[in-house]
Amino acid sequence: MPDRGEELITNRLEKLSRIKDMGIDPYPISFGITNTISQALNLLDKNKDGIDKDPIKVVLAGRLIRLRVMGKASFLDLRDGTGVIQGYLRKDLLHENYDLLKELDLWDHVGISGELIFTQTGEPSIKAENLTLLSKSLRPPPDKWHGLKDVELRYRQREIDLSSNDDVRARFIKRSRIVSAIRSFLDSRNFVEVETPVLVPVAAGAMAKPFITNHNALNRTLYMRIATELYLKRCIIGGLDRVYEIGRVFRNEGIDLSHNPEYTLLESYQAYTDLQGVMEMVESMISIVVDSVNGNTNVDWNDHVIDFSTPWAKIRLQDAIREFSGIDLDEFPDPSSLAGRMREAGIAVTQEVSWGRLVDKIISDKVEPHLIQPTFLIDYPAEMSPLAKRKTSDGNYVDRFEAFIGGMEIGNAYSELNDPIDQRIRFQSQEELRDQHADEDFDRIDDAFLDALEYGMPPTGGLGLGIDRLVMLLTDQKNIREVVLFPHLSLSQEEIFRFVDDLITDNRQLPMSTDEFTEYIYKALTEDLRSRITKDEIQNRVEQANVN
RNA sequence: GGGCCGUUAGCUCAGCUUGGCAGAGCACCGGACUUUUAAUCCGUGCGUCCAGGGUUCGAAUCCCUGACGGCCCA
Repeated sequence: MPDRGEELITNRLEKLSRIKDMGIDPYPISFGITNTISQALNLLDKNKDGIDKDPIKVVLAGRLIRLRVMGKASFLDLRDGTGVIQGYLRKDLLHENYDLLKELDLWDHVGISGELIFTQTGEPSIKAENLTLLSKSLRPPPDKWHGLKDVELRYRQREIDLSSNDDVRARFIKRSRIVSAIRSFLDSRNFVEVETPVLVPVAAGAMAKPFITNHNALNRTLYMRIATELYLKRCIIGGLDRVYEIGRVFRNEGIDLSHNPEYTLLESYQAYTDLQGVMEMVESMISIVVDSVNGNTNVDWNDHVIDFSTPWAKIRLQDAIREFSGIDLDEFPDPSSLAGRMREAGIAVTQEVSWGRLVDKIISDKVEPHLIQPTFLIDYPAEMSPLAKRKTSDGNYVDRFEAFIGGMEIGNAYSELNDPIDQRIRFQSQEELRDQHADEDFDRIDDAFLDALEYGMPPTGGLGLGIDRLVMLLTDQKNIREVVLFPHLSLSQEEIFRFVDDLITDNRQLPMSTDEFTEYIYKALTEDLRSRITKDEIQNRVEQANVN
């Protein structure tokens, strides 16, 4: 017996076949429209008062989202990427073309040619003279009023989410506008947009675990980039004085509300400037971007109003830590004393970790949550910042800021280290830290970069800016998955069952008892899959397969 | 890593406290309808109640384990 979902699809397939019998191509190659729906609505609106003006004839197309069929006159709502318009269809105008109506379903795409009119109730409409099927939809859409609510389905089948939830579609359009505004700002400052390798021999330029892959022809292990920093600096060394890249970076780490394993990072590098210059640029860029996509620089976010107008607050990191945690970093220069002081302050410190990681922990636990309004923390410890130039006043600290908004780290910038000898030392000390703290992530030595640096890099200000998080702030979202079109999720139970069922079907002719066969299937699964299904469940599916 | 919540028809959700034939709306199917707009009216059909195990005469409901997702904490 078919389930309900299959029956709904069958209904649509039967209509498809009747449509073909009528001699109609349900998936025609092309259809010429004269206007978008919003253009049509504007035309009609401008003509509102003109009583004796000529009729406006247009050809429109879109997805059928609502359908009100009556015996001899019907209404439907048509939506394209720009808006929704009502179609008014009369049998006495359409004749046999009207019969197509009963073979249509919600989410079919149709084209309508006709005259733009207001109905008796004042609804802007297109009075159809011709109705054309442009694409038959075979699967039932979600509830036309409530849309798709199930969060998991929304992420796994974003196309349904986009089509049935207007706010979701609007959010991703806004994301695109934000990225465009950033590009246009940087272009106006004479930056050159470049593209550097995603597959890299060394995953350097940040402290993160990389994804590992393999190039067959080169017979070589490659990594997915964790940052674009070192290649962009090589562009600076080569004389591209202002470069940026907006691209995906990949970090093989956990997923939470503000972390997706692949995310979009803007990195920019500008020769002959320093941290101060970058700070000015970031304030200016983000406030201009916010103003251009939002209309002003105040944004509602998570029960706060964030004011992006310049200038932003600037606080020394040590001062911020002292203010929010009561800890004075200068008094605790080594990991064990700092860890002890942190425990007093109620920060859970489990094992022996590096000093830099401890400072990072204080920031994320005690400082970050308070930084709702745009704030630069400046002057970071050198240990946490192997690519930044040391401060002339204190060599233990570097010329670096991190920008925080909405309690999240948004950006990270340095006066870039261009002393090749110091850079080599700083990379080596990262390697030493890695030896001492095996489970932590440190930066890696990139010899090609070090060689490049020895040719001479001008004084440079560099920036990394998390685009996804910026979009979260400007679209009032707390979950990064709401601003990433296709976020990563675990295998669903359905996918696991389907995989196991396929395995059973492929091997069912093997001469074994049910118990042996269950054991065989279990052993054939990867460790990853074994942890998600029990032997009982497998046996059940084996028995079911035997019955059928 | 810990805690809490959710998973029932294609979709949105009741039902679970107190175990006793599996429910509603939308969508679908049949009929009526020439200005409707979440169209309306009449009628029909639709289920692996997330999975596995247990308790029970009997489990969507109670117990245990697990998966996925959400939220909170570390």
